[in-house]
Amino acid sequence: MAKQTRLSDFLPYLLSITSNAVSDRIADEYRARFGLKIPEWRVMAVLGDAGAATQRELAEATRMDKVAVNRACKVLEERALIARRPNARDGRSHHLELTAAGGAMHGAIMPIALKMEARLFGALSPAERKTFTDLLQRVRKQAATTG
Amino acid sequence: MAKQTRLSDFLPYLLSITSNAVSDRIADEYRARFGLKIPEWRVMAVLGDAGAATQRELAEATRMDKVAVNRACKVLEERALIARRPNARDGRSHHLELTAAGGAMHGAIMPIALKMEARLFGALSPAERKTFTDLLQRVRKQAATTG
DNA sequence: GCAAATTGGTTGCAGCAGGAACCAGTTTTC
DNA sequence: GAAAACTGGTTCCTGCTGCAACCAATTTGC
Repeated sequence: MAKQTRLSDFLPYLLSITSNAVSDRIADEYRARFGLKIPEWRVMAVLGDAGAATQRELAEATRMDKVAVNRACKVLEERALIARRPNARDGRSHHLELTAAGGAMHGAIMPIALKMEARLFGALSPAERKTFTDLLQRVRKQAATTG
Repeated sequence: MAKQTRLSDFLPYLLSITSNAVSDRIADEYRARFGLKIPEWRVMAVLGDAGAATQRELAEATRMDKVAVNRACKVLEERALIARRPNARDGRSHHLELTAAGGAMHGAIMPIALKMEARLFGALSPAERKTFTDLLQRVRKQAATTG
């Protein structure tokens, strides 16, 4: 068998450029429609789905750096899309949650996010999408544990 | 059917964090072993596989910004891993190619790159890897054309 | 064959991400 | 219950990325 040496045949490379292409599309859309960056959107998605959370919990749920979470929250708070409430259990942190305006925006975003996902992965059948998800998860797990 | 609203169920999100996990691993490895960053490695991979090329061609082959290519080439040239030769056909650009040292490093890198790929995607059977590649290519194409 | 448009390459600049240091509040240890 | 270790959050700083402006060489249009 011929040795595989072309850059375009390398899976990590293909994975990277595909992910970038998809992310760029989505970032454009969120910015144009809501003025949100990806980190901000992620925070809103989690708060909209799971309710109040601390920054620590948000960092875990979004797999973002705590600095990125902090910055996203600051922006969202300034836009009055989320609000901080004191955390009775721990004076260092706050509970963050969507405001009414934030909830409304979340409601407007989700259908668009789903539609965009459907469009970007429209080349795949439902079964293929499931396969794709499964493969990605396994690769991610492997990359996370392979030290 | 239940509406899918959890961040972790979004394919673009899963794609992004998987790609980042893989890229981070690889970046660590290349830096530790060869002092190369990903853009530099990509340039070397292309030159090692396809021979001499201009920066313009490298940008196309690696799908990187021309600025990124320029910087990578500058670093590689300073390390004497690649060399510039005048382009008789076009006075603006040069032909870039691996030096002897660059070729030697390329020879050392490729087996490691393949081994790392095998390790990172070791959770997938050969057939699944083929499927994965196919799905990624289709998604990339869709993302590139969906305006 | 000259002006205008284009292209390869370079530099400058701004935005974003992540690490390290740091502060304040909390938990652990003795 | 005080000292030490730890943790959530914030700020600071550095490095990477990508766009925009720019220069020089080339191609196009007349």
